[in-house]
Amino acid sequence: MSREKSNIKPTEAELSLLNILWKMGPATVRQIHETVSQTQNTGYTTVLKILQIMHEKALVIRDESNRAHVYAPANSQMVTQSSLLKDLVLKAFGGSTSKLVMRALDNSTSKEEIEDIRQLLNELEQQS
Amino acid sequence: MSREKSNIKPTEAELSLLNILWKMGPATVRQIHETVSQTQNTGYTTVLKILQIMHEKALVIRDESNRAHVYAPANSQMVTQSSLLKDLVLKAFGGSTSKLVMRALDNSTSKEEIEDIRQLLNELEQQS
DNA sequence: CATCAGATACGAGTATATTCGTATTATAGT
DNA sequence: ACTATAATACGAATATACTCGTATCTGATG
Repeated sequence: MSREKSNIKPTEAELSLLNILWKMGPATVRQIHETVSQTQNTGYTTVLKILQIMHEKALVIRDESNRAHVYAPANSQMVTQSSLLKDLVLKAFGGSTSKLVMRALDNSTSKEEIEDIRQLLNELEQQS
Repeated sequence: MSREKSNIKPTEAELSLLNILWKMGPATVRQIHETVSQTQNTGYTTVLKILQIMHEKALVIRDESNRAHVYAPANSQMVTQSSLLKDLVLKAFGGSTSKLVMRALDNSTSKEEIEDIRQLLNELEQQS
């Protein structure tokens, strides 16, 4: 079983571009660069290069039918978030999701957030 | 405010050594390497070098009074876990801890884990 | 005090990530 | 078709992570 799909963990720079794509939807390098430029100081060709590398890694797909290629995430935000979480659970929490969750809640969580989570717990419990 | 304490994110190799130190307590390079060797194939000097770098980064402290230096984590496991979580929340969950928690719970959580977490929620709610 | 085992220090090679300048290619308007 | 514009492709420079071989140092023992 070689690596068919992109189970690859995106790097930090790659993840920041994915975040933009999930928010904007499919976009050209120019559009992505414009958005990036609002918060960072990154050259156009840098963004291009990272997208090309992401394409090699199958982290994004691209439509080459127009001259300006249109990039889109290969995986949903949900899938990627789950994958990153799984990785952190393994490497920093001994494989225990609940330990991670409890540590996350320890820190700083508002009352509304607590209610949201309680709600989710109820739903989860009914399912299983 | 320069970086006094080690708010530095440990790399993957560094984190794996920290995990060993949290479990074993303070240890020499030899002891650490023996433990590492049980699961990985890593040279002695590689472990040594990583520990030296971690010392430069202030991720570990070391007692040099004996010939074989004794290494110990600079930060508790709890603090490090929180720091890693905070980082992931920022980079992959738009700063929302509850989104992270809910995604983590989505995936795979047993009934006992759900109960543990509900318990914690109750305690948190009483505090605030 | 010479030697040897075992420890640290150092430096270099490899790999990956990030950055951007320059070259090349393609398209639209004249 | 020519040219200006704007896109991609490519290659190189820099930074960090990881790995390990070799050199150096230290201290215990004969």
